[in-house]
Amino acid sequence: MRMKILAQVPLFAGLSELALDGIDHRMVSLSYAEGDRLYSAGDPANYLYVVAAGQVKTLQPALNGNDSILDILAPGEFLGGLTVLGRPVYGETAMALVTTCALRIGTDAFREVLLEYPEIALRALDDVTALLQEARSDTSQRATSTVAQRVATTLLQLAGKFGQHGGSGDGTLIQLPLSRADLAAMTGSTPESVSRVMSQLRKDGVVDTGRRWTSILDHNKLTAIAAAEE
Amino acid sequence: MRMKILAQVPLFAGLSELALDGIDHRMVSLSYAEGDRLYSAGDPANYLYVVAAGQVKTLQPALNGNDSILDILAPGEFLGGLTVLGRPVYGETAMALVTTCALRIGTDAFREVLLEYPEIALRALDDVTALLQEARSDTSQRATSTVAQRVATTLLQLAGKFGQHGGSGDGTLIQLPLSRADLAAMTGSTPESVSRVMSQLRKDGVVDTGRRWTSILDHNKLTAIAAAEE
DNA sequence: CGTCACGTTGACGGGAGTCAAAAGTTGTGG
DNA sequence: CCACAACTTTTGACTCCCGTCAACGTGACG
Repeated sequence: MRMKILAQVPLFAGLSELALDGIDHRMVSLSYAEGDRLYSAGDPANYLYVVAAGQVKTLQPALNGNDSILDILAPGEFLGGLTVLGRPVYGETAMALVTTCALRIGTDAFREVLLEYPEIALRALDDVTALLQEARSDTSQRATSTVAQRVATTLLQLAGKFGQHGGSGDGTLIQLPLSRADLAAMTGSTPESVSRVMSQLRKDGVVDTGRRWTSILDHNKLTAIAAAEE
Repeated sequence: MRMKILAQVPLFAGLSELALDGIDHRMVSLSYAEGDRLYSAGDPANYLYVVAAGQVKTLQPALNGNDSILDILAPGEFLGGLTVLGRPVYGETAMALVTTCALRIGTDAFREVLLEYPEIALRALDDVTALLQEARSDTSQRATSTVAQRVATTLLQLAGKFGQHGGSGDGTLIQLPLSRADLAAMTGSTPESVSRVMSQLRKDGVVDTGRRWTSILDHNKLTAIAAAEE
C-alpha cells in the first residue's frame, strides 16, 4: 500500500520494484492533525519526509516574528532533506495544513540510498535546483512588485498546483485553509494589506473566497494583474 | 597547472589524482575581460563553469529591466550547473566583474562525472541546498527590512567573502568594482536609495568608498545597523 | 449566549521609488 | 596637456504604496 505511494513520488520514479521495496522497508508512516508540526526549525535534522496525503506548509522563522511561508507541499513531494552538511539542523518548520499522512526515512539511510542509486541524487539535485530558481525569482519579484501583483502571482501558483476545475462553479477552486496571515506570509506583506487586495479582487469579480477555500473566477484578469498593475 | 586549481575547488575536494586528471581532460580554460558574458539567460545550458581567477556576477533578468544580482562568485566556485532537467537553458546571465579566467566542462560530461562519483553529487546537493537557504533568507529579509539594513547586510556578506584585513588602513577592504546600480541590484533597491544610504554611512564613519573598492571601518556599527535600525 | 479568533475597513505616517538637476569622474581626441 | 563628452554619483523635492494602529463586524465553538 505504501509502495504505491512511493512509486508515485517523482524522486523515486523509474526505480525497480526491488529498490522501492528496499526504500519502503526503511520508512515509517506517520499521521498528523491540522496544525501539528512534523519538525521545527532548529531540531536535529534526522529525517526526510514524503507527503503521502494532505498538505504541509514550510515556515522560515524570522527574527521579528514575521515568519515567511516558503512552500506548500502536495502529496508526492519531499521535505526535510534540505540540510547542509555540517549543519545538521532543520532551517525551517514544517506544519500540517490539514490532516496529513507522511512517510519518514532517516537521513543516513537516505544518504545510503543516494549513494546506491546516483540517478536519484541527480534527480534530487534537479529538484533542489528548481526550488532554488523559484526562490530566486521570488526574491526579485518581492523587490519590484506591488502587494497586489504578488498576491495575484501567489494565487496563480496555488491554482496551478492545487486548483480543481469544473464542479458547480465555473472557476478554479483552491481548497486550502489559508488565512489572511498565511497569504501575508507567502507574499511578504501583512494580513491587512492582503485583506484589502482580496476585497478588491472579490469586488471586481476576479476571485471568490470562503471559509477554507479560494476560487479564481477570472483567470485572465488575474494574470493581467500579476503582470502589471493598472 | 589547472590541476592545482581543480584540487582547490570544494566540489572536487578529496578526489583522487586519477579522478581529477579525468575531469581536467574534459575541461577547457577560457578568459574574459571585464563586462564580458560567460553566458546569457536563455542560452542553451551546455556548459558548467568553474571560476579560476577573478570574479563573476550572476544576474537574474526581470521583466521590468530591474535585474537582480544573485551572487558574486569567487575563484573555486562553480556556476551554470543550476539547470533543471527538461529546461536546458540558463536562467541567469553570468558576467565577468574583472578580468577573469574560468574552466568549462560540458554538462553531459559533468553528468557522467556525477554518476561515476556519487559523493560529488552529494556535495553538489549540499552546495545547491546552501544556495537555496541563502536565497530563502534573502527573500524573507527583503520583505521586512529597510534599505539601510539590506545594504549593511550585503556589505557584511561581501566583507566576509572578499574582505582583506590590515594593510595601510585599519578597515576591511572589499576590492570589487561595484557601482551603485550593482548594489541596488543586490539589495532590491534603486541606485539613488543606495547612494543615500552609502552617503550616510560614510558621514558616520562606518564605511569609506572609492573608485573600485569599499572599506568597512566600523564593523560593529555596521552589524548593529544590519540587525536593527536606530 | 459569551468569548475569542479572524476578517474587514478606516485613518495616519513614514520609507523609499521616481523625476530632475547639479556635481564629480573617466576616457578620448585634438 | 587640456578640453569636451559620456557616464556615474549625489542631492533635493515630491508622491504614493503599504505597514501600523485602531475600531468594528462576523462566524466558530464551548
